[in-house]
Amino acid sequence: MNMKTRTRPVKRAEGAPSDTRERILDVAERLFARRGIDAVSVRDIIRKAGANLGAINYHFGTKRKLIIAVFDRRVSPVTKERLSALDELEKAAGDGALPVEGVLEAMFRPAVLHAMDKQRGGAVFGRLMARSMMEPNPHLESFMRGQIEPIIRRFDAALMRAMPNLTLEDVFWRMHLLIGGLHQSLLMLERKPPNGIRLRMDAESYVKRFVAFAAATFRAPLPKV
Amino acid sequence: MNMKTRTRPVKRAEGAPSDTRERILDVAERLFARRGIDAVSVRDIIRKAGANLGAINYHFGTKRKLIIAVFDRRVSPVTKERLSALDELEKAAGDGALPVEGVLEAMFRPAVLHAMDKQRGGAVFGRLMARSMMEPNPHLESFMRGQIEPIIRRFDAALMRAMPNLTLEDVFWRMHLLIGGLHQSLLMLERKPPNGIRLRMDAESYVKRFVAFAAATFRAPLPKV
DNA sequence: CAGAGTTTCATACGAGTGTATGATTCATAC
DNA sequence: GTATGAATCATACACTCGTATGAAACTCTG
Repeated sequence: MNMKTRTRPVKRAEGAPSDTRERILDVAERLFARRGIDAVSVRDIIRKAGANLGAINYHFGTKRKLIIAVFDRRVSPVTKERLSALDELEKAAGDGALPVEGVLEAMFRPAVLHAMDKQRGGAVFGRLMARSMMEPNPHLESFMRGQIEPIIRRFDAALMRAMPNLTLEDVFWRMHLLIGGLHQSLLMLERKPPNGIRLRMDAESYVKRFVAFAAATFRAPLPKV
Repeated sequence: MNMKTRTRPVKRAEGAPSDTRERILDVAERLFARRGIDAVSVRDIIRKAGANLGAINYHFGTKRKLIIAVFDRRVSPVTKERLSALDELEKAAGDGALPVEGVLEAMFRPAVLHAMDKQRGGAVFGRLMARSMMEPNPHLESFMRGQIEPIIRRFDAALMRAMPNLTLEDVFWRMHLLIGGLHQSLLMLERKPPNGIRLRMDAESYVKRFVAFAAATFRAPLPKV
């Protein structure tokens, strides 16, 4: 019943990429992104991963835990990068002013880079992120809340410091607009656009573009509620 | 096999609101919005609607058709209102300039009003819309594409006319950012916000606020790709 | 080589799924 | 009052679902 304590001796040496566990995570991630979590059965996953049904039970215990594992692998690094980028920015600023663009870049650069990096799941991650906020799965939702809430809290504070004329409600609202916009645009990147529109660009340009957009959003004077 | 031709004689008089069919649609909508489409079984629906399993087959034929019916009931009116609002605006403008705010209002006012109108499903519609764009269900996706694409096409054209300095790519990209932001913010309206943030406001204020935000988005000079 | 521990495998179970069917009830029209 | 068609109902079918289990196959340690 307990087991699975990661005391696995050596086996597969160190950075062996093709463990069954890892293959399952990769396949599950791709399928979740494409079809949505509920529409993917554990049997779909193990079939594409060339594994056995028992492998799910053995490596993850239950489907719910597998889901969390899939998301955790991608989201946690982004969360860490965001926080450490903000840490650095605040240290550099000292008691002086905090640059809006800097804060927004700390927020959005990690997500965009991960979403456009083929090595780390690439566009799949974009879809996954976009969906994760909307997914009805209660366990996943609470996991995502746990990830995003500290982020939102710290960045809201930073943005209020950067733009002292905005209220917390202002910042909170605009922040969520931006997050929604980011997800939608990431989602769009891999769909073929209509007409003859060409949107493909490198990650760095995309970051610059989105941050400029985000800054404009924050500087825009909106009617009071 | 064919039947179901809406030649039902009189019965239930005219505007009888409590037809089984309508009750099923209402319940299905609420459950879809709360738990997601795949997580809701037809048995869940008929149980809450106080109907029989056969009613689904009789009124809708299949679950897929029921899903489309649920979405169609809410989305089609919004689509129509958007197009007619733009029609009017263009007629009023004649050969003159097209006001950016006007176009954006034609785009977003119908959605916001429906999403904040308790009579028409209220917040449920907001969640439904937000999810519908992300839902993996292929049939629903193609239905939604059919609804949104003519809209996007016409509004892109109108916005290019309103802002001649923007390219089609510019307009297309910003439009999608706004749609994502709208959905995310509608989704947010019914979650309890953290801290002590109060976001509740009347629909009209929300429209004004969002349109102002959208206009700022379109006026913002972004780095070229 | 022997042995222990990790990992895979085939298979089973019960519950829940969408859909189909044929009988039954009901309201209306003649 | 009876015939007609719409609407509701109980029930059945063939699958698929997540999870569990116990035996087999591995891989390394000593």
